[in-house]
Amino acid sequence: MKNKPEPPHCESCDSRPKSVFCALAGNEMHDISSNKGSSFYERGQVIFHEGNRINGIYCVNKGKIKIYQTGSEGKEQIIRFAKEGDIIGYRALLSEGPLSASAATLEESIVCFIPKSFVLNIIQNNPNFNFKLLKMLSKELGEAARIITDLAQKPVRERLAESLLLLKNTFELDEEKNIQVKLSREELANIVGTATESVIRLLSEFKKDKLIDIEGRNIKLINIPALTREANIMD
Amino acid sequence: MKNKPEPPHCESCDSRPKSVFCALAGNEMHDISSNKGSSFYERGQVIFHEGNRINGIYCVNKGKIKIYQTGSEGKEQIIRFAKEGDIIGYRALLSEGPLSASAATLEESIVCFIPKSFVLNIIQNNPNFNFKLLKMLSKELGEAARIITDLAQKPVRERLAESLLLLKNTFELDEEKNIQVKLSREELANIVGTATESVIRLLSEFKKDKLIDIEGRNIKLINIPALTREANIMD
DNA sequence: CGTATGCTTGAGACGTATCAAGTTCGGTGG
DNA sequence: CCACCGAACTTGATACGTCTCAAGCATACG
Repeated sequence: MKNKPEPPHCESCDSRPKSVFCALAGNEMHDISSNKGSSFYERGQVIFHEGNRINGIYCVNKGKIKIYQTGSEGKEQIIRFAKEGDIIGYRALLSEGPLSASAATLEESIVCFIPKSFVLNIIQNNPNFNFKLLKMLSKELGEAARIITDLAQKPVRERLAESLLLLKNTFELDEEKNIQVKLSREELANIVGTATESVIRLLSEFKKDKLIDIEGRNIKLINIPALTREANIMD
Repeated sequence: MKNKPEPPHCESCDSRPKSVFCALAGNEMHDISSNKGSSFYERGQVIFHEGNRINGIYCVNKGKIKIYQTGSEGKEQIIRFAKEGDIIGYRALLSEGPLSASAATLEESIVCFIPKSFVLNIIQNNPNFNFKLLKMLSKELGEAARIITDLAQKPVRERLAESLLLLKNTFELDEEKNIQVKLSREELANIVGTATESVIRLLSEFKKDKLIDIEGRNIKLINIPALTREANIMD
């Protein structure tokens, strides 16, 4: 974690319009912009660690991040992802407890840190921001519930298909239908909740069935309707 | 769902001090009290159903409730519980989408309904209430993350032990250490995320090992430290 | 060029689901 | 109050999915 000489300004941040901070007033934004910190991370670096306490929230200026918990046997479970414009670490700040998850970068990233007092100040004075936060938490809670049901009831094959579609929705596809994030087989397994070997076997089955194409960590979704069927998603 | 002749008043509601509504001002509370509805439910009745839209939130005056989703094969997955003082249905209200889960009573219950406009009004005008909501959602989100990791990584045996402890924390034990909620074996299975038969087999193992005692739907936790060990809970 | 790390494949073991058949329990009506 | 019926519960046998372990292979890196 090296501090960049020039932290990005919130005023000119490309991510801001997409984030909860779009609700900020000019002076509020300026306030944050001049009081935040900013750090550069390489791929695989840990931003914060489960169990620790933090005094603020992080805002992703650039890059892709995984949020994960460590299970009792030391195995990593990826809970969700964050990308440009997303904030992370707010759960611990709001509940005033220790961090319930860790965060690490999936690629080179720039992440800003906003001290607690500024966040709380905005929460108390800007109902609009406040409401945006509530909405965001609600949305995540709904997603978490769906994940719980899937983990409890779906076989690994369906969960893997569903995870690929989740990655597509989160990180988009490029012109050639490649998922715009590079994950190791182990990381994929840690989303799906299975063993690395199972991911490998099922990925090559999907490839054989012409649902996807694989080149190293590059995954191309060539038949999304069929993949959706494979995922057994309800409506 | 029959409407009771005398809806309980918020002012004298036993549950209020325990709920998010403890943050309400006198006039706000009176406002809600005179505009809410109230219904009586017998055991097993559905309060609201996944996919529907509701225009308000429910507040549990008395009773015990399960919140559950239906998986793609029609199997029920219990996500969480609600009891006296808890509110339910707020996720859908805040995210302005359809309900992501259903709610049904586990015993005779009285549930109040507060129309959307009143809730939103308080959210916008009472920062204290607002912050309480944020805290509540954050707490739930943390719990959901833990459940996700457990479902993905722990064997059924550990999950069942953990679920029993969760029920203890949610509904308390009576003087004889009985869990204060009566669930069918199938409902237990739908918390743990397993088959009914597996729950039955494991419960009798726990009984044989003197961790619990069972009499029908009554479960007595006689050795909580050992049960905690069985659950393989980290710290 | 060698070494470490991630990836792949196969064989086997294990946990859990499923199916089938009883048994008990709880409620209803005679 | 008892007999009956259906639902919930229990137990056993079996099948299947997935994990684990082990070994070989590809790839990246110093």
